[in-house]
Amino acid sequence: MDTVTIKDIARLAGVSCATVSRVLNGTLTVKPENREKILTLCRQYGYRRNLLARSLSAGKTGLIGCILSDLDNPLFAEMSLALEQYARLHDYRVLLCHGRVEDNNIDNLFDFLIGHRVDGIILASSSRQASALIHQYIVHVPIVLQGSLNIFQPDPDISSVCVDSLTGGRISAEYLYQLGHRKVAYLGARENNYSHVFRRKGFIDAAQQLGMSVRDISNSTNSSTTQVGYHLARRFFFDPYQETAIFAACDAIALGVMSAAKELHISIPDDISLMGFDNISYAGLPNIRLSTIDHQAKQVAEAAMSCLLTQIENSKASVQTILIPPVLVERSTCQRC
Amino acid sequence: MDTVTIKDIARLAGVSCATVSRVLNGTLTVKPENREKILTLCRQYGYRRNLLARSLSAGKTGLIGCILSDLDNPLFAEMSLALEQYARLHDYRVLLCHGRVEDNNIDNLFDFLIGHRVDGIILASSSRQASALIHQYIVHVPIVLQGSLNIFQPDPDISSVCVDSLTGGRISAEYLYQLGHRKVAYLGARENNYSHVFRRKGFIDAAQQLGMSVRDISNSTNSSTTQVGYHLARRFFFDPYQETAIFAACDAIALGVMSAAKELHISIPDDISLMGFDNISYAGLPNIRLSTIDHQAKQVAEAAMSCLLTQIENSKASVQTILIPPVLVERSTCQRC
DNA sequence: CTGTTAGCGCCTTCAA
DNA sequence: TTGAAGGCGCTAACAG
Repeated sequence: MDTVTIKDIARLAGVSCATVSRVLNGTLTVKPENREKILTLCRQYGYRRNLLARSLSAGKTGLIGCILSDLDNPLFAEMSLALEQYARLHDYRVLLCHGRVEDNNIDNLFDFLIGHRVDGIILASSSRQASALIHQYIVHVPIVLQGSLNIFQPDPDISSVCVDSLTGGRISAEYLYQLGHRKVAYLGARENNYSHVFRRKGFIDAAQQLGMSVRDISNSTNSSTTQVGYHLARRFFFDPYQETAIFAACDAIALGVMSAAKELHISIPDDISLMGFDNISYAGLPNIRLSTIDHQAKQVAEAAMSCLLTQIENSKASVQTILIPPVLVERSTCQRC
Repeated sequence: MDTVTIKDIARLAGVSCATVSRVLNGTLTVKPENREKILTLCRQYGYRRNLLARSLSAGKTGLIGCILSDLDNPLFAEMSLALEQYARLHDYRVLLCHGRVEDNNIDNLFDFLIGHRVDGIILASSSRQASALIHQYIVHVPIVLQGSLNIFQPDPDISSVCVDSLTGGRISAEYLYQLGHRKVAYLGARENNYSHVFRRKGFIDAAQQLGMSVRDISNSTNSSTTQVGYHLARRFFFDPYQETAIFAACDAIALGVMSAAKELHISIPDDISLMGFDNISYAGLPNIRLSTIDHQAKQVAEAAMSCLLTQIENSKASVQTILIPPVLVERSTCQRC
């Protein structure tokens, strides 16, 4: 492919590269006549700056690497959109990457991003391993965690932004209590996932305070898919149970619960109520109408990006831990009992 | 942030940059002793190659730009995953970008990608404007369209990969015919979208051949969301209708139809049957169970990427037009009538 | 097996 | 207002 460089344009215009560079960068000290000539030439020859060379020389790329674990989860799709839009507003571009902290090739991804000299990285994860990973790379590039750290043992070196899981759990407990539920189950927490763990803690603490009993059914796999929810729920429904409501660790899990219930002719909410967490777009679909807790994905993403950008632009900006309050979404899967 | 370069390593190891470069690139002609020393030093100092410099010097980046219009559509999420995995298998990395052909800042995106010297671009779109856009940029970088061109007036310069919409439409018509439907509606085609238009054509041609009547309800907005489907369906249901089945231009539209039907107490499939197109993950959800035509997203994505990579590696590779056969997915929204 | 040199395309002093 | 020169970090060709 033809590749016209700044040198070509300079030659064509009868000036030096420096002058071309000046008009490209909007430096005003160029004779208008030359400026026009150069601009025309650029258009005419389809010249476009080599951003690699530019970044190399400038020492910055204007690129933010965003690592998301599951683009097929609508929650992450929503987040990626918000991250991108916010970044563009501030003249950064986003490099969207699939990748989960537990992958054994996650190092490749960081190497790629750092190798490309991204100006910063957003890591969307609530895995327990996230903080170790961040420590490993934060000496090379600013990183903000979009997800939960261990809030009871805060890490003084890592900035993070997350929905407030503790509060979310409490809201859910209070809502179910108020509907008359006294025996409930928390289904699907992965021990490795701080968000799950804190949602559960918030839920259980509040429940016990209100005098509700909570049965804890955790998820020993390493993913939170509808499939997993389905299997956990089947096992739950298989034995006799007295719980009148289930709080699922996330909406995907809740969808699996619905699936299992339907198969076993258990009606939701007539036979048992169900709450999710996240408010993914699936949840609002006709015939689903899952009651849930909104993750505030857009706000979380914007806060995370904003936090990262200040770190980039002011390297001694202080470490922050931001919690965004979640919001109850009442739909049709919870009933008075 | 500390940035250790090849020069630092060279100095530390007491060799020249060339030697360091050699071990980094696996050139074997380096004294094992030096190789070890260098490798250790690299690890020790957390050295990582500057990929900008490398690409600049090499004249290639190993990057593929992928432009998708809707990452929140599960279909595109699926495609993006497949694109990425296939590319990685062949030692390329993917730059995932949101962007639709109709956006007035789509040029920015191409400029960004070309400026970063991606080795190729996949444009996922079926818009009528796509081919003009591609013509504008294909002089700078190989581009493959993942989506439909005007198949009746093939463009000799553009390679494209797409699910076979004509066949998909026909399959749908035959399926509905075989279930006894004789009056059907095609709902939601956007005139600007070749996929929609050809799905419709395949559907209508086959239907007429079978002696079915088809009512065409097109979508005059510029997006195919559940919202839009909802509104189109409300209008459809508002007046008396004799159709016993609806074929929606895509699953998202179909979901909107379900939503409207539910609201109006019209039962699907008891009162009217419904078919979608795409088989997005929503479609298989419990309580949705939409009958549809599978888009073969993974195959399409892999074929598109494969086609692009051959163009990149062999600049005189011939232009290709690949059609992937779609597959009927029977679920619960179509009934014998 | 290794060092020197030149160059990838751009930007930024420094002089003029 | 402009040009020359040097450098960003890496690779490749050519000597040795």
